[in-house]
Amino acid sequence: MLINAQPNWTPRDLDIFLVLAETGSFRRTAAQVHLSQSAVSGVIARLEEALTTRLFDRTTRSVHLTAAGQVFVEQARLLSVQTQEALQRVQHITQIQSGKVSLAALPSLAATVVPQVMARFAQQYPDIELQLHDTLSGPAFDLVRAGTVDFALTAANPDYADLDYTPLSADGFVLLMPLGHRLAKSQSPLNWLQVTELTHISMPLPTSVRQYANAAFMEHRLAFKPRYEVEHIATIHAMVKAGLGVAALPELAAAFVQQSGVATRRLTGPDIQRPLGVVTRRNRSLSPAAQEMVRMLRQETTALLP
Amino acid sequence: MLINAQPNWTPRDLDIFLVLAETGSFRRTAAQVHLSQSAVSGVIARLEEALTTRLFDRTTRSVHLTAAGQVFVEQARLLSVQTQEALQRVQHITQIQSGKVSLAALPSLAATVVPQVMARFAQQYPDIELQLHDTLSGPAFDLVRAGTVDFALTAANPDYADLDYTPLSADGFVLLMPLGHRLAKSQSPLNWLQVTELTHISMPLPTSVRQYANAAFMEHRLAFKPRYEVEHIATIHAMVKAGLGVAALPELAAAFVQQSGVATRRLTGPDIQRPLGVVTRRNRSLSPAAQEMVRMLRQETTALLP
DNA sequence: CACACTTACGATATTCGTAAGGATT
DNA sequence: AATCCTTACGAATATCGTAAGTGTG
Repeated sequence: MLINAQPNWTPRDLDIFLVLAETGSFRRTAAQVHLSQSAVSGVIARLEEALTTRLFDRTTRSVHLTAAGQVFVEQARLLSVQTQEALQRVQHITQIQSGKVSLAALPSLAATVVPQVMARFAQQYPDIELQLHDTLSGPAFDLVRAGTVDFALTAANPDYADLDYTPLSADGFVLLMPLGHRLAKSQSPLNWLQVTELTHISMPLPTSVRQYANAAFMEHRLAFKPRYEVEHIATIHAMVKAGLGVAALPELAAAFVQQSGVATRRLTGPDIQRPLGVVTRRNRSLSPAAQEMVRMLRQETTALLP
Repeated sequence: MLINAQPNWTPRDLDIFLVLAETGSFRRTAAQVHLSQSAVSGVIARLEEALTTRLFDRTTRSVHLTAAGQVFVEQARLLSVQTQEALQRVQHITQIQSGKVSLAALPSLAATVVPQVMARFAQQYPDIELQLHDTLSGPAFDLVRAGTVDFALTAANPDYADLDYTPLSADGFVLLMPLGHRLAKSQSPLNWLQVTELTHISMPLPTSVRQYANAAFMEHRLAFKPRYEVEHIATIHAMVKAGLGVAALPELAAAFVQQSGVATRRLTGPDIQRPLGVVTRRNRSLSPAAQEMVRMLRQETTALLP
């Protein structure tokens, strides 16, 4: 492909050349680069061979650049700088000081924990670009496959051959109620059977929130038929607060709204647990920045749970 | 001085890395760069060691760049281009396609042969910068010592320990006369004795033209006392043409004015020869461009002489 | 089980340092 | 004679290719 015959010098050789150009002495150069005099002589000889030109006029008394040598000094300086730059850029990436993290997350997470974590991440690593895709599981997997996102935050192991799943945590469900609600008087866990007759607000059928709520009702051979169906957690919160009904939500999603004007109680019997995990491309490493983001997500989601 | 530890990869290693990044296959890369598969594996392993980072995620089935690898691809491309650029620049210099030639020349030459040669040189090597210093011998040597000029064109071997002298040619003297002059009727050589009583126009005492004319008169125990003393050959020409007198000039200097309105005859007895040579710094190579300029000067000065 | 990369290992080539040689001041 | 670079040569190191090992699909 590249017909260009590349030379076989190393950046170190160029450095030695530059030192010699400055000192004008093989002996001093040798001392400076911790080599024998003859080794320096050899390095220069090989450079001159590669360029098929003398780089220095040398007698025992003096070492001076030739015209070609002067040109090569400029070039070697550029190459030396460029080499250091290359090393730095790679270091930067591995030390999470530059780069980009993009992830997909379920609506219930994208509206709650994820922004929280992203804010913390952005504060700690201000030069990392962040991207969040708010999608359901299905499209999220495609984004991972296509490499559009580094990883996806999902509720279930997709178990595809080309994707890896790493569990992060799991959260149970809570019931969100208006402050004055009759069930809001106690703090103890509720049984799902106690809430089947209430007016429910939930999310659309394809969402995991709705799927897991359905499953809980199914345990009691009941169908879950929410009165209201809205797409955003924030809307649910507002509606509950306004007294339009109650909502069965995963603990993590609820944690970010429960502080204002609503009450929550744990739901058990059955103790539905929504698993939370990270989906990545199989056999592909996450960038260090993405790894750090996953670490933060694990930390945050487990910290908020009992 | 440079505390920077430079890596020990070669431009060739970077090329192999780039090929692997493109092909995504060690096997195909090996074929393309004419190496064994294991050698390619080794090259990449060494690069990764130098960067202390994995550059590729590899299974037996796939080879993909990591985030660090993607960054390094950009850097390696820049380095590859920069390396080729360095090679080219040095080639350019050695092939006289770029660079600069600066020289010092005696007034009598700087006004005659030298511009002629410079014009020819400039036509053949349009990208070479040219500089001409019009000075007497003394200052010319200093310009050579200081490296301000590549070489000086002088009339005598300075015989300094730090300067080299290379003879180019030598030119005899001719008498320049108005066309109707009584001595202009013949073409045969004149004897210096035949011109001692004429009205002479010459150059100032420190010039080589004047020194050599003085020497010729001295051979006959006579003092050379020109009636007019001017600094420029062109002025001498104009004055001779106007009939104000005659001028004893070196053949080369005369050659560039004799075509219009004046006659010339060779001067012998004694046959004064002004040597012409190139003065350079001892133990310093001339740039290829300067060498070429010297070659042209030798060619031109010898071609014009018998 | 077929294919692709990694690792092991012996052969070759390169690089290094010591020491002798040659040139300049 | 002293100083500095080059060359010679043996030792250490690095690189390459063959071939066996390992993991993936």
